[in-house]
Amino acid sequence: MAKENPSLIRGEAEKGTISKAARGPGRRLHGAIAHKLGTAILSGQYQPGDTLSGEVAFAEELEVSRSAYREAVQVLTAKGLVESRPKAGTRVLPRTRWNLLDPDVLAWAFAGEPDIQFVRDLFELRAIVEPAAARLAALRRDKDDLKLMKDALAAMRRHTLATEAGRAADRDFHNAILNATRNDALLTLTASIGAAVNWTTQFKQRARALPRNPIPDHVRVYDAIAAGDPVAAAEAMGVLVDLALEDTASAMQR
Amino acid sequence: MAKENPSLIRGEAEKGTISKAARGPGRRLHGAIAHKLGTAILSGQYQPGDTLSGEVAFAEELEVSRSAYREAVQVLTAKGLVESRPKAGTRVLPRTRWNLLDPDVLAWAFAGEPDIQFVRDLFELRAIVEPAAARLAALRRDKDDLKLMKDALAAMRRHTLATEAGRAADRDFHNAILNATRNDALLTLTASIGAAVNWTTQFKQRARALPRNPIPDHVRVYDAIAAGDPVAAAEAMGVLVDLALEDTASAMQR
DNA sequence: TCTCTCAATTACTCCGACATATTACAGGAA
DNA sequence: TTCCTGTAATATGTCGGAGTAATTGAGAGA
Repeated sequence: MAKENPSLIRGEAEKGTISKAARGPGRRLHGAIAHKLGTAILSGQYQPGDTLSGEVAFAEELEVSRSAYREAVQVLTAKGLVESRPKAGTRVLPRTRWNLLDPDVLAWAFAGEPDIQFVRDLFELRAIVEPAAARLAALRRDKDDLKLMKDALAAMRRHTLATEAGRAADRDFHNAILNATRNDALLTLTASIGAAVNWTTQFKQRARALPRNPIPDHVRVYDAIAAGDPVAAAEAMGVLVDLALEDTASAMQR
Repeated sequence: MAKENPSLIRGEAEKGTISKAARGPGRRLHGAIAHKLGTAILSGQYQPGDTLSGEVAFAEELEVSRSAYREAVQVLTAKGLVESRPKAGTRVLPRTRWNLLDPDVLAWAFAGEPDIQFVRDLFELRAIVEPAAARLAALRRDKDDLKLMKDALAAMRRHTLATEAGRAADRDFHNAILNATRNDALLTLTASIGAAVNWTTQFKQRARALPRNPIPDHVRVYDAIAAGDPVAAAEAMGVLVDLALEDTASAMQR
């Protein structure tokens, strides 16, 4: 019967196509297609087990060549979202196969209204990893690491978290801690999570002005790391993450 | 007919090509290319900042079409290994941009002789995450979860870790714990790490027969989770990971 | 010395054809 | 009927070429 997906075709007239003007300059076409399909899958528009229309049909629907469509599908395949087999078509894989920690997948997940349960999962993971990272940083940091943290902290004070510069300083602070752990795996993991968590900043600010001054909490973390006290560093970071979760959760519930 | 590769690479002449017989059935050609390039990058054969030869040149070198080569590059791009820009070519990105926790990237990293430091990083991350997972599992498990763990444990007893069935049971046991945490992010993360860690099993067995009976340690974890004791569960799992690290480290040092 | 323009190089996109693998169905044997 | 086997249909996979767009680097001009 319906050989075409209604939500893609019928909704708005031109919504299904990818206008060449819509994608910013520098963004490749297949990247835009992958983004479109990725967000569609992450938002549940296509559900696990669903099989996409054939390559030719879908490429015509989007008004792009088969090559561009295929390259986009390869990206999704690389991230574990779909699987393509001859004669069977390309199907959406079960959620357990998705690389949920891939930066792009996270970005797609937060492109629309993110699943609250998933946000809670991410914060839970962050609450596990970041205190441990602070603990390792307290043991392994050198003077350069401390200087980077101190500078970031000062920048956070100057600008507040309400400004982009302030949020950048916040990211710098956390990145400095991660660098001090000397652990690449930890670095890539928390970089992804941190970026995703920063997407939720928009929800916080949408809800209300930031209620609390985050500087003292950050200073406590810095002091513990500078003192080389792993237990205190982990604890202080735990407080930081818990408060962030609290803020975000209350902001999303409205 | 077509000019043979004149002087591009020292070493074997045909080494650069991907023989159609070499790749197993069911494996696509672009997948094989991605694997080849991925392992080459992970092994340091191409280093960050290096720029690959142009599409046409490289595709001819490998004796594949540009389509297949391009789709392979899209996969690598999706995993953050390379970046392609017109006129500039495709360059290998700095290591900090790589998605080191991607299952494929991990597999490529362990295809050759893995970097010892990276293995230590992974075990460190595992030592952080798995005890926390056990703690959550102790709080949230239900009867079905416990049954799965018990069955896996029994299977581990029947077959030993020397057999493939035994190792599968080991994975089932850990997966059952992860499922009990009800946290998808945690699940995908530790699934990746666990798989990578299992690659190191070959190193252990290459070194010597398994010296220690791992069953009692697993039983302790199970008992704590079954009793709903989060602290004991985390501690028992910590012991398990530490011992695994010890074994692997001593095996890799030879 | 600096800025601006232009051209060359490279990836990007499109097209049309053929090859291959896998599924599904039909037919035959137990 | 039930199960197995062979065959055909179909969608993905692979191929080669042509044309477009964009970035960079060099050269001209101020």
